[in-house]
Amino acid sequence: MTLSLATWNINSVRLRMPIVEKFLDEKQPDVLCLQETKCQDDLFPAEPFAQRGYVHQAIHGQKSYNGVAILSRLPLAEIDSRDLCGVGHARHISAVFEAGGKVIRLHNFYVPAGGDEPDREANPKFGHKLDFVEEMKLLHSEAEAGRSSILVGDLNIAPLEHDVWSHKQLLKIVSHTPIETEGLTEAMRKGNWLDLMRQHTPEPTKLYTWWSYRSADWSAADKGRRLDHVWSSHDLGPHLEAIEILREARGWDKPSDHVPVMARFAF
DNA sequence: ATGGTCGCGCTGCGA
Repeated sequence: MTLSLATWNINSVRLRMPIVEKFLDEKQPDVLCLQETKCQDDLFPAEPFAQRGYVHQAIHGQKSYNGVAILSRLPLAEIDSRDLCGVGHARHISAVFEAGGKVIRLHNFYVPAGGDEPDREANPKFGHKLDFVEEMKLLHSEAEAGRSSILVGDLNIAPLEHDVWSHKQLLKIVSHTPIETEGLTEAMRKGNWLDLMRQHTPEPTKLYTWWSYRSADWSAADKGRRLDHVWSSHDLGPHLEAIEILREARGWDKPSDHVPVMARFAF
């Protein structure tokens, strides 16, 4: 049996429904995790997902900003959202499902972008980002006995040299500063998480999941960053069959600035 | 080259 799972920062789920439907019809993931849904739960477009078989829905939204959701063809249990940093932002949701004889805890995160200035004194949004990552260090992939874990989402940090178009030019740019990349690496190490995208495609191959809107020709310039991630507990590593970054989605009509990342497991 | 483009929801804020 197989499991396919996708993560996508959608930058407004309501505006993006035409391309979300196109993606689901073409790729048919079992589970889809969305970030930046930017809508309250009572305005979430639940029906088009349900019509495609995604009848199990865990949504945690807020007006205008943030918002995360898990849309699933597999039953979801123990749905839970955490308020990291205690500021009331909708940036996390988790649920438990079964696949391949395993019970899997799935975490879906939207880490704060952190503003422009990489200085926590001058820029409180950067401090919030660092504090958020600090809390993520407490999340262990083996936190629940007998259960596997998957952590996905827009983590807004490109941790490795080849996760950005120019390591040197981005060292002082928020998303690739040493304090952020070391923080994310430490969260991965402390929680004993596997970076499945890099297990499948090691460095020095460049991997990007985001290209700025502020670029005339995003594809030719190709100044991307790997901000979206798929992590798992170590027991799932041998079951990973493929990772696919759907680069073409950046060129679809009215695109998000992020593209879907898919992971396929075989059991 | 230090700009540029989005989305929300109606004014600037966040990305």
